[in-house]
Amino acid sequence: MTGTATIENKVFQALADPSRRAIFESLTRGEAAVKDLTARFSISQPAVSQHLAALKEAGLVDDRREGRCAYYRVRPRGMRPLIDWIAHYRAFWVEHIDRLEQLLENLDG
Amino acid sequence: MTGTATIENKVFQALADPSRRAIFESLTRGEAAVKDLTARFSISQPAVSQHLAALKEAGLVDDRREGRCAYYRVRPRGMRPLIDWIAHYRAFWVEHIDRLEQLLENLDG
DNA sequence: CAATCGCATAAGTGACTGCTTATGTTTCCT
DNA sequence: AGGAAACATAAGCAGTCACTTATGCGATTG
Repeated sequence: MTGTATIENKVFQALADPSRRAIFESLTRGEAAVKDLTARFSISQPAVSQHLAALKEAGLVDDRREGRCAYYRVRPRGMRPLIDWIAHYRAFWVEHIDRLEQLLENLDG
Repeated sequence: MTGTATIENKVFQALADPSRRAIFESLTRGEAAVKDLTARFSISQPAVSQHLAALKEAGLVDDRREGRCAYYRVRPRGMRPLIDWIAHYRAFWVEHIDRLEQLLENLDG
């Protein structure tokens, strides 16, 4: 029951690792090259690349090649599966679901 | 960099497993005993108990003993670390952060 | 009291994960 | 062209994870 590969599952699985969340958080402060991220964290460059690959496959991140540098940036739409999952359990915050839905409607960008 | 045991980390890690999310989703439809959950899913009773223990340690679930039955229910406040984490990256939805914060304020229950 | 039920914990196992050190490829610099 | 820089991929390894079966304990039933 563990091998399901939905996009939702990939998002949750990608964000489950603290290093990956730290990298993602770092990217929210602006686009960055792999080299920069490698310098910020105390893990090897291949480890960073692997984390970025996982984030990308989850749709949370996009990359852009420029010369010999690979720049990664957050992909806001990639958060939708996570937010949709939260919003799905409206039974627990029904009074506020209208505001939440407005938020979700305008989140695309 | 993997051993951090923050509550945020536990929440993400707890929700990373599809079986655990399925159990959690099942609990959103109402309180249930371990026996009921074991009947709904095709995994053993110990597996269900272990998943519930993980959800409980993450604060996502509460339990209640009544006789020889253990009833589990969703703990809405447990979602806060997840929602707070999302809200933390306001740079990507700054225009709507006010509504989001109102939502978070009233979420406790 | 004896047997069963409901649940948690223990112990073991196969699969997966996150990390490392190579290694290869493309791009830039001199 | 030669060498270094930036990145991705490969291969290997230790730790973790989710699951199983086995067992123990308290509560219920007969």
